[in-house]
Amino acid sequence: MQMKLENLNEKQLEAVKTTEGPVLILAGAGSGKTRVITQRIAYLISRGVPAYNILAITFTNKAAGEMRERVYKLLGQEPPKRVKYFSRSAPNMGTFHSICAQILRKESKKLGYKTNFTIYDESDQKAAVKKAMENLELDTEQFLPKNIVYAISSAKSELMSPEDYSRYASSFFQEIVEKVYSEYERILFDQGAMDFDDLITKTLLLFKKSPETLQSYQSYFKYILVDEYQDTNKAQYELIKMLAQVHKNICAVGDNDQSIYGWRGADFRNLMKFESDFPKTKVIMLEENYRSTQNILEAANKVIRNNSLRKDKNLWTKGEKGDKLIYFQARDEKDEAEFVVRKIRELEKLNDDFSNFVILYRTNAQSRSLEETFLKYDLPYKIIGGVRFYERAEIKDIVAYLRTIYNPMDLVALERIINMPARGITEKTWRQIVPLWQEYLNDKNHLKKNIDRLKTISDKAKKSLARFIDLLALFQKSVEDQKLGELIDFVAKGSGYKDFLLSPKNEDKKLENEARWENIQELKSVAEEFHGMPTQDALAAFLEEVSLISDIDQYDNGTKAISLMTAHSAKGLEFKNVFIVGLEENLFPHSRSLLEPTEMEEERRLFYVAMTRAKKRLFLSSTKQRMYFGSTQRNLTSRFISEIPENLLDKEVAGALARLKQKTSGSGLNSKILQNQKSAIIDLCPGDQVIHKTFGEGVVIKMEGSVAEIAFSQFGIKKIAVDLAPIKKK
DNA sequence: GCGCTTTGATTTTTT
DNA sequence: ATCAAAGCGC
Repeated sequence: MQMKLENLNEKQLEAVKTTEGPVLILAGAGSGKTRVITQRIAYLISRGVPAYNILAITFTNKAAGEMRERVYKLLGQEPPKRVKYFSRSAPNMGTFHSICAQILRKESKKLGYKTNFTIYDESDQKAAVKKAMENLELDTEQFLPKNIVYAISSAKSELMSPEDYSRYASSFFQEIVEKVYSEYERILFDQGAMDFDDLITKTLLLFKKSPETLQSYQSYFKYILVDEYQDTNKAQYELIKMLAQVHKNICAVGDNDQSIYGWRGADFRNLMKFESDFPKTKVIMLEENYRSTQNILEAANKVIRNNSLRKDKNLWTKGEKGDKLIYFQARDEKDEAEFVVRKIRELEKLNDDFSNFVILYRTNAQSRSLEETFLKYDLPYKIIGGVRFYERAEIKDIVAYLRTIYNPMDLVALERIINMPARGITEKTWRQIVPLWQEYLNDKNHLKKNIDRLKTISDKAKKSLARFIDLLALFQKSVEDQKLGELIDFVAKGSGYKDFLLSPKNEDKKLENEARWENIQELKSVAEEFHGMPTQDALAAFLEEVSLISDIDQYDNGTKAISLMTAHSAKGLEFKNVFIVGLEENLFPHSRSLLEPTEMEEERRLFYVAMTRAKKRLFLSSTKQRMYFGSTQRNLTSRFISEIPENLLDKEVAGALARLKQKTSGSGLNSKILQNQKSAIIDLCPGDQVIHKTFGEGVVIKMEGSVAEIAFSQFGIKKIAVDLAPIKKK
């Protein structure tokens, strides 16, 4: 097989060609990392390594898909179609979770799982935790299931079993977690379910329990590559160490400045530890940046240098200096959105079509004002993330039906659908049949008889239950002779869900329900992509994809629209023009990070990631006040702005002049134009930072006529007559 | 027992 | 401001 190694600098070429032994590639932002990884894989194949001996782990499924396409393009071949499990013809590419799910799909019997296991997402986990707490008679109000889910997940990613946890637990809350954790584990096992963390930890457990299994995968995955290594957690790290132990052909690629998933257990020190874990590691630094202009790069370098927990490196580019970064301070989030629109229109007129723009924000909630403004000016946009498709109630309902068909022990799914649409099975009834449900696997008729004998259930409910059991059996039977898409139709109709949505009794909800039905059709069309395999396999693969997919995976850069997404979602992407909005203290950096230096550094890395997405132009903005939770919040400008050298930044302050005109023409309510001693015009708004001769620094909270309420850092809140007081704007 | 209204929480980021 | 879970009347 032939391939050409194209456009590689010396370091990159070395990274591609060093195929044997441990390699650590420290790849700065925009250093051509993807090019290196794909060429490396293609190079291996071209040198005769069978594709299936290669395991490449990426951060998203989307990245894996793209990688696959690029590798085959380099090899001059068509990428293989959707492949079932580990195929002989293609390199294995996927996220940790999807790779592990595939291993477990084949091997879970060795761990004692009775049935096809189901993957629990966060809301399923919450339901299971709630159930565990009820079993233990713990108050779900005092200890929120959400927090316990988080604690359990952290424990799992640190490879702490319930027993380990009991040794570690010291606080009252942790003692509660300890109890819930073991009960939760029992519930999940009984229900044939695994949560996200289990996918990794159970694979590890499998390898520990069964050395032959480990051995077979070790010899299968002869060449291992892990992208975004700085975002691996302890469990993932152990897994990799185990798999690579024999051949030691392990290539880790990462950048500790881009570690932004510490909150979910990622530990960028794994990157630093690599060299000691794998002796004789070849370290290759990629520091030449091919993405951004000098100005953008320099600004980003200066910002990230404020972090103490890092290994210094020097990203550089041969590229042009480029425009200065632009910073705009807006009045509020509407004004901020208008600024974004204004800039996009200017640039769009020149040459850049809409796909060259991305707006990055810290929290999904910030997308709303942007969305409204884009609608107002009729600009095409797409929001990545936010309310996810697979989290919509109707989708979860239909998926819950499929899950129950696939694994009838999945009680979280069963509970969701047993009375949806309403069929007269109440909470009380449900509680009583749960202990009997196990019999479903052995003998459905026995289950029915036992239910029939229960005295505490009404005849109506009994009949309803019997009908439901028959319905489920009918669905299961149809897996044998229907395609997955047809099955979804059959389920929607047979369960009464379709009628429930489309029956005309809900006249005012008609449109909403029709949209829901459309979503189900959309789900069906996704399912149809799996028609190449037997329905039982298709069902498994489909459910797996549904539970592991993220929204960025669906991001399609083909359509010409402005992208809106969180800074987290933007990792790995690049755009000609990048806007980072909401650069305010409490928002970006987020309020929850203010007290913890390590978290503050993670915020800074996140900002660094956001900045380095930009190829040509970078726009930064903040607001003086914004609506948050229905009330007005006033924040200081983000510290990150002040970390950018002045000479790289063009400041566009929200037109004091424009406001001056507005306010003097009679409409000024919250603002006062005045003259201070130096007879400079100051225009004070809530959010402005001021300096008072006596009280020092402060922030304007409220304006009433010429009286300002100012919060001083040293002296608390004072009311000040602004036209008399010795005060000036900072 | 069902479906609607009210309440209460909720928002950092996601596999 | 918005959305999901709990309460209340039919």
